[in-house]
Amino acid sequence: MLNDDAAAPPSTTFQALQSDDLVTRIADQVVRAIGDGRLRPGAKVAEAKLARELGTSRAPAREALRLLESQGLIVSHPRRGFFVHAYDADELADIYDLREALELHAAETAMARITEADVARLTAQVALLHKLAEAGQAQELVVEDYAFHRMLCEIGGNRRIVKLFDHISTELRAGIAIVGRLYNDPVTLAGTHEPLMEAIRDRDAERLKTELREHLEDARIHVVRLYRDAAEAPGD
Amino acid sequence: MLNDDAAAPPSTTFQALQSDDLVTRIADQVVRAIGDGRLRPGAKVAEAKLARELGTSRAPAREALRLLESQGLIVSHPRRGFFVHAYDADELADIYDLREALELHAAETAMARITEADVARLTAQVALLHKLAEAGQAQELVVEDYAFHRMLCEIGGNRRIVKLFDHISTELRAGIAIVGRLYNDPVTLAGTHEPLMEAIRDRDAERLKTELREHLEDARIHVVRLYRDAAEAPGD
DNA sequence: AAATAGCCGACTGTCGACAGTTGATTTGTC
DNA sequence: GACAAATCAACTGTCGACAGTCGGCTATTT
Repeated sequence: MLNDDAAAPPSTTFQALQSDDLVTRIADQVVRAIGDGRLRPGAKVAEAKLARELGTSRAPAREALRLLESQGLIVSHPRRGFFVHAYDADELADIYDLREALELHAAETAMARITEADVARLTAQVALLHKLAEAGQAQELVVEDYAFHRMLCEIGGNRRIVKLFDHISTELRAGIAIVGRLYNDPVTLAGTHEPLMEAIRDRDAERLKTELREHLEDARIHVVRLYRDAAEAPGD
Repeated sequence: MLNDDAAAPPSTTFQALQSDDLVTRIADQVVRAIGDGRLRPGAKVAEAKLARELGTSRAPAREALRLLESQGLIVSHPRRGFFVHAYDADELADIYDLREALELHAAETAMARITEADVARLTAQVALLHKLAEAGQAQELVVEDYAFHRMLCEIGGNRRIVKLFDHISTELRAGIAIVGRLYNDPVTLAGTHEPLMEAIRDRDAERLKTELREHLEDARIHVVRLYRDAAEAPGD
């Protein structure tokens, strides 16, 4: 029963790449367009036009937009259509504040459950951050930075919080993508994780929370300022 | 059964509710069906069947189900369809844990911003809780209980947290609806809000957090236990 | 009778079509 | 020339249809 003919599901080692899910592919396209600035905040995304350009029918296009709406990247007005969510500085600040609440809680729980293996994984991740920072890979650095914080949430053990963290990351990343390059100094960013690791190695929940608070506060201020600047810059 | 009759948009003064949004109405129907047990956890909700029974086409039915999916009440498996999310005790515990993180954070912020008017509103709300408890209106009591906690989040001032609180409430309420009557003793439940109010009147963030933690912990344990019991009871 | 292979109904993913809206453009009036 | 009414193209909400897929049922085999 293993040898099928033509339509054989490849037991390959290859990359499956294109999920065969149309909706996901369309959503990815939109996300990318938002990320690289082809779709600016507030821009209309007409499902009809989107479908036409991608060569699909409106049904999956609409569904993809609804998916992105549930993720916060798109907003819709009934009978009016879909638009790229235009985050303002206040909203980003709110999101960071939420993230702080989540992460501090997860971190506290994590300190009571963390294993040696976990510490090793986190340490390795921070090493990766340094490597990327020195290589000047800002984009990847941001991704792996989120991955580090996600690990911390995972160790906390609350799956719902991890899911929410992913959700928030998506939004923040989208918001940040609009601004462009995030950190002028990647090396500094990577470095800010060291105090966190020290507290983690000591299983010191209070210290970790304090450091984390500061770490996130910095990030928040930085992003919000970048956002405000970006909002003022373009003439339009 | 959903479409009353021909086109006539009733200029009537009656039966408000029915937003003219088809998707919302369908979603409400499903939520109600879940709430009153017609749709049990894990049950399949076929979009085709749903549409047929409600006299609509599949498009809005599908969209309604996706909406509920984004709210967590429904889960979908590709090419397989939609199912009522069957929360297990662990998941409910996770959600409560998340709620605790949110609410404690919001409460702390709130204590630094709260006004006299806010205190008055909260006080009035607790009075309402007592009234409902004594009247034996368990259903309404639960609703207004959430409203109280929501107010607290609102005072905290982070809109994103309020939104998330709403999201979570929906899920918890759905989970609880499955279990049926929640509290054997409504009067006790109402009473548990007094210590919170005392701390709030004193603007004592630390005390409020401590009380809140206990308050939520109680609720969590209670719900999880009810859920476990419910899971064992039915022979199926 | 149990297990397997094939069949069938029902459902999902996707499509194109139609009617009612919306925002923008054009026309008409002062 | 400026403002209001009529017009128009494009889009959204909804619909029914078709093809491929899934799970359950029947029939066949051992």
